[in-house]
Amino acid sequence: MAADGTALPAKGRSRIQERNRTRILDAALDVFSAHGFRGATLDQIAERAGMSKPNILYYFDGKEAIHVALLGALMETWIAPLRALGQTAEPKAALMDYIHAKLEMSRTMPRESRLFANEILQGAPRMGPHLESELKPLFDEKCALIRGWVSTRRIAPIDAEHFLMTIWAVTQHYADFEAQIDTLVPRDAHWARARRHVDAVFAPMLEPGAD
Amino acid sequence: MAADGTALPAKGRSRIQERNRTRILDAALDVFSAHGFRGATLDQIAERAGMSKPNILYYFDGKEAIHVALLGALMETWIAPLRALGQTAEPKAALMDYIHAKLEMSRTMPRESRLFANEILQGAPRMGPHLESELKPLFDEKCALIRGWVSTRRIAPIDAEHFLMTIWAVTQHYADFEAQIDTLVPRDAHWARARRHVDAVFAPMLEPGAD
DNA sequence: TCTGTTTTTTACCATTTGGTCAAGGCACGA
DNA sequence: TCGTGCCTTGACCAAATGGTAAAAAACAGA
Repeated sequence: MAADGTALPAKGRSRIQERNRTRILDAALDVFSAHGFRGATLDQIAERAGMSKPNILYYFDGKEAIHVALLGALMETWIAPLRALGQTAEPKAALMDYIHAKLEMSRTMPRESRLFANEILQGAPRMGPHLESELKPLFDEKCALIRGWVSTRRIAPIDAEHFLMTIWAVTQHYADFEAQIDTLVPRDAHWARARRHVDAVFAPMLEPGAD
Repeated sequence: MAADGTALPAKGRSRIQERNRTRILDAALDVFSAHGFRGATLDQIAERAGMSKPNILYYFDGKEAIHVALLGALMETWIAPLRALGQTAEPKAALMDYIHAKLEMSRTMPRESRLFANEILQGAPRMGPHLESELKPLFDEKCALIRGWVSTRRIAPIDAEHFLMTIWAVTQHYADFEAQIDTLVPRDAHWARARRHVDAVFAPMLEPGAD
């Protein structure tokens, strides 16, 4: 067995293997994000993927392997905006770009957001290593970057760590708590309002005036 | 069977009944908040409560009834701060008090926060009615209150609905994503930092200067 | 077409889990 | 002391669920 959660050797995957693995992972994203790990069943995933359960177990070593593979595959996508933070624009614009990118991800990738939210909520039992090895260094690096901007007075004095977490909280909330939002606020122009709102929240925070 | 999720008549509960129901609900809060509804088992709840599984089913009609009873019992506690919003202080102080109360709840009641987060994340299958009948009217009322403050220039112009949701997002994030926070930021003085941070985030937003 | 390999399915299995039942304690008033 | 009614439990059950085995089917190369 290979190390990436597949029952097949990773080398030289055929067209059909690639296609079926993708279909399984997409179906699994549907089911895991909607019901959490324990709440999801292989039968649900199989049905969503249009395959039989044993066939799914032909491509993956088991339920847990699918979940781990999914988290691993999506981790990079998920943290890509943070990785890009500060690569191009000047500080204030860079942070606003990051915030917009995160909000856009909540809009276009709510399943991914909920997948990670479920995992973290329940203590990150299968993602602890990923967090430690991939997110932590990146997080520390960007916090240092932000602290640099603060110390050179390019942005207002903010707590870098908590500021980043606040960005996550606000933007991901739109995906993770969608069920609640749907019952509380009207759907029309929802995302345009959200966008204006986060601008109104974060942009003034960054102005180096109230130092 | 009674309507509140108990297998016993609600009238005239004995001392021991009250005590055991409380013990069961507390154990259930532990387990449901940590694993979600599907992830929790009656055996886990029974062990945590120090009772046998059939005994638990003597007090409640089933797993789902426990969950519903729990949500119902905690709903009022959970929305109490919102209910109190604007009852005493002037607008800006009232909102800051609310924010502080919510942050304090994340610190002292993380289990409750995660219980609700789990439920909402998975589409609020068992809480839809509660949301609609209890939270929605209160939410609308407080939004109107905030809009009034905005229109009379007592606070800065903000989107009332999204502002409240942002408060929830930021404060509850500290409880719901604790596992992630623990791996990313140092634990010492954590809550003091969080408190200073939310002050720095929200207080400037309310100053009616940038109109 | 023949042959070996990959893919898919049918039939099954073992465990977990929500829930039931009938019998056994246990407190308390008569 | 004896019932009587509330409380508790051991034994059990049926369904759901993760997973397996082996054979059938599809496919690729010669």
